[in-house]
Amino acid sequence: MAKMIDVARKAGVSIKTVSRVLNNEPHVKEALREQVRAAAREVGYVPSTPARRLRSRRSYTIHMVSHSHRSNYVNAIQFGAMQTCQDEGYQLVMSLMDDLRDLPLDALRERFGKLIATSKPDGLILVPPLSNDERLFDVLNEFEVPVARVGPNDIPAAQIIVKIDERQAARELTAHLISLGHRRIAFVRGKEDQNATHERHAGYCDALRAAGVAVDAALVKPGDFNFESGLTAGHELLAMGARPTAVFAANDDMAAGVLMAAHRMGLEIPRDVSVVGFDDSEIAEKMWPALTTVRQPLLDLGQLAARQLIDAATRKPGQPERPSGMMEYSIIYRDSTGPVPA
Amino acid sequence: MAKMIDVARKAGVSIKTVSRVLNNEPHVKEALREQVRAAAREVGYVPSTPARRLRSRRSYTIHMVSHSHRSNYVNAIQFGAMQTCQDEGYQLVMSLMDDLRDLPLDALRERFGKLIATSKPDGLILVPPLSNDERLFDVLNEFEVPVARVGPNDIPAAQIIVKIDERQAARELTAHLISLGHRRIAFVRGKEDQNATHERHAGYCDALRAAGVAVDAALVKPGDFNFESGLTAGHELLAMGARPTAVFAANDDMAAGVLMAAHRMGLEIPRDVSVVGFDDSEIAEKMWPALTTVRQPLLDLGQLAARQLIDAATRKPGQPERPSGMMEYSIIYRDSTGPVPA
DNA sequence: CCGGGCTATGTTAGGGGTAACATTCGTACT
DNA sequence: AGTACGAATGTTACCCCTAACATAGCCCGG
Repeated sequence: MAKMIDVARKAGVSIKTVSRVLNNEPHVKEALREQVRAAAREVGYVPSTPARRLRSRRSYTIHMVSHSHRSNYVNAIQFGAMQTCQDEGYQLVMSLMDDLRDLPLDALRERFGKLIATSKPDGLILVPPLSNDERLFDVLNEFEVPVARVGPNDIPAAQIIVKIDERQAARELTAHLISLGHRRIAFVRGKEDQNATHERHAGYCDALRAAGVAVDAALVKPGDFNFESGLTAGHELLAMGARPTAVFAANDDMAAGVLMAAHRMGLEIPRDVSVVGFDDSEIAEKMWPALTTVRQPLLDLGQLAARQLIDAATRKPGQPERPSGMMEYSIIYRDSTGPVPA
Repeated sequence: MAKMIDVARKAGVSIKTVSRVLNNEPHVKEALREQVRAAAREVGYVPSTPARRLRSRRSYTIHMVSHSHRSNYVNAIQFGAMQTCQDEGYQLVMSLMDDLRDLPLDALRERFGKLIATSKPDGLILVPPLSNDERLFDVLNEFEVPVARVGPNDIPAAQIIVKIDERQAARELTAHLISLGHRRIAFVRGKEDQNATHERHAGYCDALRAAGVAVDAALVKPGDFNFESGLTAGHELLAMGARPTAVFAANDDMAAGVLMAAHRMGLEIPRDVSVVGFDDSEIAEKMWPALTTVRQPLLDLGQLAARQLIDAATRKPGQPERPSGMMEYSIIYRDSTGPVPA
């Protein structure tokens, strides 16, 4: 395995000149540069990542920390981040962190401390539900690691946040139902500790109020973003005396549950009841009927998160920070929504 | 940031003793061990990954190489691998490799060469479709990297393969349909370059033959493992004059397509036609009706792949290699299958 | 023609571990 | 008692690269 000294000898220069050329540093004449590059090619030189990591005190690594609960949402973000990392010569390392809610503060500090001290990541990508854990904010600030948070987020002055305007999207989706004539619109909430739940619910309320419809607490059911909770909420809602004519589930998995409940009760969709979800996850178009939902540009969110972190790690003191990213969403109209039944 | 020398001084021992204790090497008395561990705790010592990587010439990383097409299948394997890596103090690094089919051999060699030379992974996990690319076998052999392949696989003498007996599973699932009285059973194939397609189809044929049913080529449709191809195949099959009474799609996504086609044509499932899939992916239980399918222990496959690689990297010359893993599958009976229509 | 400020290149000292080799110590055997 | 040997501990030489500092050459003004 060729090393720098071999390249240096081959090119007849010092080892530092090789370093300068390979890292695109200034102060080397172009002719010499080319000579060094040729020598490197000739001896088949590949820089040793561990050595440069050790010396430069950077890891060329972005860590994405996720909950072990698998979701299409997180998976898509991951792929976006992978693309950017690959392009920039960074590695994307995946880490698991579970049960953080129940952990005392110093245990939390220790777990992240260990992660950060061992791996020295150049950046951390946090996805929901981790990304909106306020306690994490203080803990991570201590470690001086650039952090990118994906998803809706109340954390004050967090360094980097990439998200869409979920409240606005929920408002628009609800307005769509209203425009179809629906007035009794139910809502299935997600996990209470995730901002997404509150943002989406707030958008739902906004739209109702704007249309002069009172928010009926009986039509709002709890949920936890999983299929089963959608199934339960669906059964409850659709068995009500004055049944809602439309159901807005705070994500697609729960919407699938509502659909399942409707099918089991012999209701036809969208003839008897309309259903919408949120996320446009993989399953949305595979359901029967295909689901009207909000598409989040998840790949782009992941890409942007990684890009921002790499920027932050690379930025010279002079350069200013890029503004955080608010991305565009779109509403995908499919077959699960229709006019209100007569 | 405390280093070994600090721990050594604190404990009043040499730096090498610290190393021995921390790496669980022999030749240190228990009392001293505890003393060193206490010192390490006290000064807040965390080993520097880059340094140990440099010196030990191991990276403590496993790279999982995947196609950029997202699937629940790959995602689940990844999570399994993450768990094992986390437990063993390894990092799981995700890499993308696309369009390998079309790449000439030396370009292939160069891409992997660069990946391996820069990152020196202790192991490589390959998932379908990469895991059954025969060209990759020779290329990777040159680099002397332990490779674990997940999924069905014809590669001769590959070091590590973890999979289930897909042929046997497909046979069993088909036999289930036969036991329900079905005789006109259709099959939707997957991508032709993946072994899974051939294994699953072979199992389907086995079961039919065992029951004395001739394999009818008209009932076998091409597909590519994606939803759309299932939709197309479903439409074609269910529009046939002598319509099949059951459809076996080579994976769940295509089964979802078949279900969608059936719904659109006004057929009721399983009353008019039974449908089965393969993989028990996330969506299987969320479809209407919930899908009968083969559950692959994907988390376990991922865990085992990582475990085998770590074993291989850690193994002293004496120890023998663990046998490759053939894991247990199970058939999940849900609501998409029923007795043959009268 | 000398000193000062450039740029282009070189030299050296680690960065924090681990493997190989060296040493000391305790014990058992002759 | 002397020796041999294995276990417990220590010393040192790298692993390969980059930051910091050092030097050499050049141009320019005074």
